[in-house]
Amino acid sequence: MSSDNSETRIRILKATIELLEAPQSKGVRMSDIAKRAGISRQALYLHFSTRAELLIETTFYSDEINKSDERLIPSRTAKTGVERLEAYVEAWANYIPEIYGMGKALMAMRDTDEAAAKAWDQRMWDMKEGCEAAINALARDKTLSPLYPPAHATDLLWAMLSIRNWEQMTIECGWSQEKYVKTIKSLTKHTFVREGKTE
Amino acid sequence: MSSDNSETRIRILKATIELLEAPQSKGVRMSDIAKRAGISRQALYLHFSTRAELLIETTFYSDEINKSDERLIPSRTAKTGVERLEAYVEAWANYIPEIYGMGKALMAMRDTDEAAAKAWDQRMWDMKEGCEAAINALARDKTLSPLYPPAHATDLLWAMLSIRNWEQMTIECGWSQEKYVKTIKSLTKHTFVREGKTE
DNA sequence: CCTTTTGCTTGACACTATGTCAATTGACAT
DNA sequence: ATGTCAATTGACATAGTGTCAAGCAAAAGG
Repeated sequence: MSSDNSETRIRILKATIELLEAPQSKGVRMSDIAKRAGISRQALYLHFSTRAELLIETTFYSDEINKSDERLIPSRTAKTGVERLEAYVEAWANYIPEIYGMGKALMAMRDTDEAAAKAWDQRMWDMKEGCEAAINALARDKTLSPLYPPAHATDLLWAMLSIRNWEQMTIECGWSQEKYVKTIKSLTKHTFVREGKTE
Repeated sequence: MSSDNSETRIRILKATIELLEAPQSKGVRMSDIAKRAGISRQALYLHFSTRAELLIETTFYSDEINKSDERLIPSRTAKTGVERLEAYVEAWANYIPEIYGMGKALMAMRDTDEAAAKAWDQRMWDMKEGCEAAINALARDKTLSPLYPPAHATDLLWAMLSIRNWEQMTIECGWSQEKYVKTIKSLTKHTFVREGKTE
């Protein structure tokens, strides 16, 4: 399965990432990936049984390369709830650009491929747990805004941090990544941290 | 063009809306639409040259039925900036469920169909003008939060009101439409209206 | 009443992309 | 030499969009 680390398999995964990360990446086809990996289209199926599986495995491989778990350490070790929220938002915000291409490809398959949809949902669900932990840390410190109960705040934070919002602000509105990070940090702080407790 | 109001054309448009609005609507095909309209698949092409064109025309037809312009009157006639923002957010929030199906179908074609993407972008751009007007009304009244310059606030409001956020909160998080409206109204007010000027 | 036009039907086909299969090749190991 | 493994090639199935030509039936118009 995903423990098969043959030469070619890695080459395919790398080729997939490169194509998905290309800015103009519209509908990456199996034949495109094969060409880039330097093998025949059919040979892809010797390693991945469907396009969806290939994309899913690619997300795992990308996590491995990016050491994505390490990014969350500052958030988990934060002392106060406010620090935790800030660290989490920053870590996630800077992670998005690296998984955006794959996310888009997987989301585009939602309608046609159940497995792809599930795989992506799973990741987003994991991310939501991070949101929940940050909100709970605020609640524990009694610094959570009284406007929203924790579960509600979690949903809202999750939505604010969605990849699609990142896409809209950076790609459609032309914001720089810095501007995005700065704004989303400010917005989440002002929305979820009780007034007067911001610092 | 869109002024051809033949019997069959209308039947096709209605069939398309019905299929797109169905909750389980996964990838509506030309043959599905034809069947529902009671004509042959090929006959669709006598009225609409491509699937993208059909979907685009369907959005126009849907606007006509929903009298979507009228929805914005309360927002345009609001006296204060705060009222205008509130009226606009409410009008748009309640409009989303009616165009969600078509939006999803058009967005799914982004990668493969340039025309579909453009048509949808145009609508979203129009909607952004409403955001801009609301923010400008706040700025004029000096009730805009000093945290964001107007252009910046416009982008942010636009993102907050995006259909994808609505989708995430209602469909994925299970919020009721009421809860969504209430929350988004509260969020936008607290974000964009200068503190102390909320009422 | 006959002819033309209009709107639709039917069947066939091109194209693109995914996925499958069988036969084959070339390298490397025993 | 023989077998095994990874990949190749060409052919084919399937799904969906879009095109084309031939035909048909009913309305329109002389």
